[in-house]
Amino acid sequence: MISKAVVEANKIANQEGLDAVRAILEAEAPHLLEKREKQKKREGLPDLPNAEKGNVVLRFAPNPNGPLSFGHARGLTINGEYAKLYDGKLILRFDDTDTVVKKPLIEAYQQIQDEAKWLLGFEPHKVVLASDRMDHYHSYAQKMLEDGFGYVCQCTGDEFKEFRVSKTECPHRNQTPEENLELWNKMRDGTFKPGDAVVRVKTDMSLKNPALRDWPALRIQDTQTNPHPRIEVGSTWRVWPLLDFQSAIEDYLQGVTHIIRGKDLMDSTRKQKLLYEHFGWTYPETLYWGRVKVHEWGGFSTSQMRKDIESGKYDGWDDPRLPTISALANRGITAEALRNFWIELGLTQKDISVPLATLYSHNIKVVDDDAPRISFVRNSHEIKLEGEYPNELVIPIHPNHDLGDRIFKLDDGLVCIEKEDYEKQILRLKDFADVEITSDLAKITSIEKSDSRPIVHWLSARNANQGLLVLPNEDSIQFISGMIEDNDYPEGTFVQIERIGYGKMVDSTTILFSHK
RNA sequence: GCUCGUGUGGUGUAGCACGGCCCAUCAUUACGGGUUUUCAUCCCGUCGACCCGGGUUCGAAUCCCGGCACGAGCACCA
Repeated sequence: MISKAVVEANKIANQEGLDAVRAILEAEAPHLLEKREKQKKREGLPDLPNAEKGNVVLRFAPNPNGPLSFGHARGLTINGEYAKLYDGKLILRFDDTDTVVKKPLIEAYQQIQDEAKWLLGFEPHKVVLASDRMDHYHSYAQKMLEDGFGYVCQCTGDEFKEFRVSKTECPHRNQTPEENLELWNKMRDGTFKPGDAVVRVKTDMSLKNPALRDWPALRIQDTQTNPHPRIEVGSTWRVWPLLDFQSAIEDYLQGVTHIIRGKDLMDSTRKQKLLYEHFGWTYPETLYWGRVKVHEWGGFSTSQMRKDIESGKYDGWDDPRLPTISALANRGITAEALRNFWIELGLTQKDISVPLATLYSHNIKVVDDDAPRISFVRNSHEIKLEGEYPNELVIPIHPNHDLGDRIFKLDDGLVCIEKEDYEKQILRLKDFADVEITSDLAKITSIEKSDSRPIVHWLSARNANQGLLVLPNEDSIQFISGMIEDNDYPEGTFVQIERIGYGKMVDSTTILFSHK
């Protein structure tokens, strides 16, 4: 019955188009058309769930143990973009609560703020330093002990691990609030040393997910030998919150409405939700992204980069071989390209691996219209012109946009071309003349383009200087010498190197190669 | 081991909550062509995918079940 009707409907659709079917339906059963139109192609980022325009608070929370890296740019871009989309607020929060394993780098606080502004195109609406907020974390920890949903645990890590695996409660779990408060004071006054005790959140030791069982919220750090690098904090505190606790409390205090983070933090969400239940708070909406690898890059960790910079393997955080924001910016990748790149990847929870070519193509779109053309002759070979030709040439700086002219002086008749082109012998010097080369003489056979011989870039010797093209590779940096066109581009100008690619002027004779 | 998550062309991504104009979108890469006095830009075209196996249904990328693969968490790191 149904199949018959469907077959018939499909037949009508095929013969007369879908509108015919729609018309029939409208006449006979209009309610069937109520069904929502299928979602069409989506532009940009998906809608934020439960988001009210003007009432959205987001945060980006890096550890300032180094400047921002490529991956951080995702967090900044996505959170920042949503803040813009919803007229919301973006908080930049420094999660600087580890003074031992991931010690903050004092310069990073300012650098990260500068980089954030550069990337976002606006300044975060608020900056919060976790290390300034210690009294809040302590008072909530104390409340947790007073209200009996936290306890001071004196198990060693290994001991507790056994309890966690066997789903049994540890002996400290049933201490009274008074006992816990007493132990808490011993943590704070220095009676206990690092490792002697931690504060745990009481969840349930029989929870299916082992990661959630009575998770640790605060621990002791020896801030005498490892003071916090901010002098105003220094050795003031012994008891420091762990990320899950600190972040949970701070999100509550700041009124964060949406958390967008990596999916490696999914269990953090679950832990924090349990804590929020204890406090009677409502947890923010949470979204996740998956892991991103870049084909061309291996694994870089902030701490490893830091070591390699200190040992001299890299010149600094902006060494062009490094996957940091400053290195990318240094190589001429624009903030807009970086943002577009991350927005295109969107918010999927898939673990992906992307080629840098994708980022470069975004960059070209942003940059090509304004990139002056410049000639760089690798493996330069000098030849002498023979025949009739003008004294100088006026060539536009950009072929499609008016960026002014460059002038090639030809009075001495000496020009440089690449060795590789020299060997082709029959050439057209771009914007100039057809030549035939025998030994080191280039005979001009025509000023007008006369055939389809190869067109090559070249320089008049009078307008050329000894130059360097710097090519960062994975591990090394390659220096290609050659002749570079006379120019007065300021340092940092992004140029298109004719027939070679794009790069950035380091000084008037050095170009840092960016990408093809 | 336990727990959680993810599988759409070479690489990303849309579509999946509510099955049907989906023989599957867009971008990128590669290749080919056009414009261009750059191997650039721009334009056009071609190749190319629903993890596997069952099930439900007239109809499954979309729903259900079972595999498989990959990733992450189980830190006194963030």
